[in-house]
Amino acid sequence: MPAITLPDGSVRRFDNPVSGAEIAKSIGAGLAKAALAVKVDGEMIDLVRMIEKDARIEIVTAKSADALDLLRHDAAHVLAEAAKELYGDKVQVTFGPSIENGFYYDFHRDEPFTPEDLARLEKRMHEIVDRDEPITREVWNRDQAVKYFESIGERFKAEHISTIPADEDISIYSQGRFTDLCTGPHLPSTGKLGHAFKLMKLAGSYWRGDAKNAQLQRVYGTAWPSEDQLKAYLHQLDEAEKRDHRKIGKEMNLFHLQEEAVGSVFWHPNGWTLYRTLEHHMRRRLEEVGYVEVKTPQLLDRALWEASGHWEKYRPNMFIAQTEDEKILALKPMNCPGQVQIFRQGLKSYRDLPLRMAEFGSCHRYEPSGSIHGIMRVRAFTQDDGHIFCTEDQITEESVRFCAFLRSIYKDFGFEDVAIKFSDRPAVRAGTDEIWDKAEGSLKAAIEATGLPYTMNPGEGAFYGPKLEFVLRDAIGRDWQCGTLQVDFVMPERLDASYIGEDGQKHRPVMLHRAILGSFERFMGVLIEHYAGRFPMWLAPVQAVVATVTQDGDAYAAEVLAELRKAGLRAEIDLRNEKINYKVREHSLAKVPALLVVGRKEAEGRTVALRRLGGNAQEILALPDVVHRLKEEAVAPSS
RNA sequence: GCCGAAGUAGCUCAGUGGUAGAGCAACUGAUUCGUAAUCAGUAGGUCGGGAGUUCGAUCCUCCCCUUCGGCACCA
Repeated sequence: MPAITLPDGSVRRFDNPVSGAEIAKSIGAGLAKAALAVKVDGEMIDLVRMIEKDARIEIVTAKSADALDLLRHDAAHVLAEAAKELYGDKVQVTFGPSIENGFYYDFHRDEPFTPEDLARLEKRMHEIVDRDEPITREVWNRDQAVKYFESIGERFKAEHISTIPADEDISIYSQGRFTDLCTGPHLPSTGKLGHAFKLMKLAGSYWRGDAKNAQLQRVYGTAWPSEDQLKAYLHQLDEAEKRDHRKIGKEMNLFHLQEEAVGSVFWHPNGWTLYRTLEHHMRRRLEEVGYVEVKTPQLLDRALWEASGHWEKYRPNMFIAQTEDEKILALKPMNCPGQVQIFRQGLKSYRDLPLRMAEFGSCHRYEPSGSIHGIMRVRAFTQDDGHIFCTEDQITEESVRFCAFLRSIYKDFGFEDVAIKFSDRPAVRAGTDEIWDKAEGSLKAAIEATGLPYTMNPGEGAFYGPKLEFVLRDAIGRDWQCGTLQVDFVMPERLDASYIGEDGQKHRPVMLHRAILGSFERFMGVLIEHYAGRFPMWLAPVQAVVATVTQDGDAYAAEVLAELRKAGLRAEIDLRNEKINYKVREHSLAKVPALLVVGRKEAEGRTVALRRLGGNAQEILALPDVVHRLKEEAVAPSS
């Protein structure tokens, strides 16, 4: 005799176990029709499943936030059904979950899917939705299920059943002629999916996400409750594509990449100006919070990497240089062993701690070819690296200070929304369990002390210590992992770093590895996409262009340029024999924040017609006022 | 690294088993013009690299390189 509590707090009593569908019907015919699933004490289940005990329930409709997952998961199933109908035994199904913005399905098939297959699959999916096939659920006996899936040649499904915990039901869903192992829940029928979906692309993947396993073919799709939402999403994709840093990098002449230096960036004057501005800003901010800057060697003897543990774990990903004397050197993939060498020079006292050592460290890593992406993932990059050598007692305070500093830097670029992930010990690691207990414990205490929310990211720590990962959200809602803070008891031990304590004895310092931007290359890519190339004045490679209407203005324009440059602004002049329309268009496309138009009128009145990027209004200002205003705006943010 | 797709002028792209085309950019000339493309002319390519099939390959086949979309990896 379940008592069902509805979201408004009212309670309905039923004489017998009752299904979500029945409850919805008892509330109203409209709701019964709109119902997609039911949430029972927070867990979403199928409408037809019986609720036997007292529960707090919620009917899920297309309007519910949870409906999206349901919809997309069903879209994946409809895709699988379509694939089985079209290709029969030639294709085997595996998994097809709902993901952010859509879904995918991993198939095994000897022949590759083609773009034409994608069109055929999508067409068949629409037909399946129109058929409005009921989706039913059964619980099967485990052995029977294995036999069934083996008999129809679905060996991945059969294999999967053996990994399902013994106390879990083997639930089987059917729609039309398609029967599948799945935990559910699902919509009541395929018609409820609607037609607001689209297959997007083909890709490769691996069975169970492991590169050692069979290669699968993944079909990606997107699905939404309404056509309008689908359209809006596709539009958003277009917008994101326009921001692609590779495209903007080319358009704005910031950098280029070429075959002879795969994974290394050729910075052009504009891009390098931006880079230096960023570096200068970081250097200034680091000084404010008490860092000293160092520079460590590019090439270091193999022995040092063996001592640090990198050689054992990362040898295949390091660039090696060999010389006539047969010494083997490695291009540094990290800066920490080098910085420890600086720490080790001379005796350090507890009075020297915490020692905050920063380095814009150029590193090389032989990244897998398939992972390289624009300037975001490269083989030669510069970290805004730093290591804080401190005592165990100082870990918390230094971590809290670092988190505040990091957030303040992100704010300089308009990133206010920062998520934090806590990554603990990985399976393969250096150091004893006691050391890891201590390291994780102190990092946890530190993050708790900041009061900032964080989520756990189990097993993803560095081999020498646990870490916090800082993920920022850009202007169009995309997440980028950039900063990191790692607690390391291992490296000081391995590389024999020590200080003299108050007691006159030698002690091991703790190292906090930390980065804010991550790498300059990647962060510049993020900035380009975040700002869509329309950098704020303080970052813009060219801050202002003086453009003349006719030659009458040339002499005065030169004066304006000189004033701007005297004020420290990065300004250019455009005296070409072109129409002002042409110049406006060109400098707008080049995303120059300020365009100063001067013609006869301005020359006579010693004024400037200021046009800001993104607007089409002009403002006539006296020359000193324009210079003053732009100069103010070009000041880098400070804490 | 794995699966799939692509590579043609500086850029964006079209095209064909008979040694290539457009627009923009560049260059030359004309135009001196008031806020997102003035007009005309000229020049520009070993069609990613190598091998093969063919009388003949940019096109067909194979190998390699690079890029793109994912996967895997990311100290």
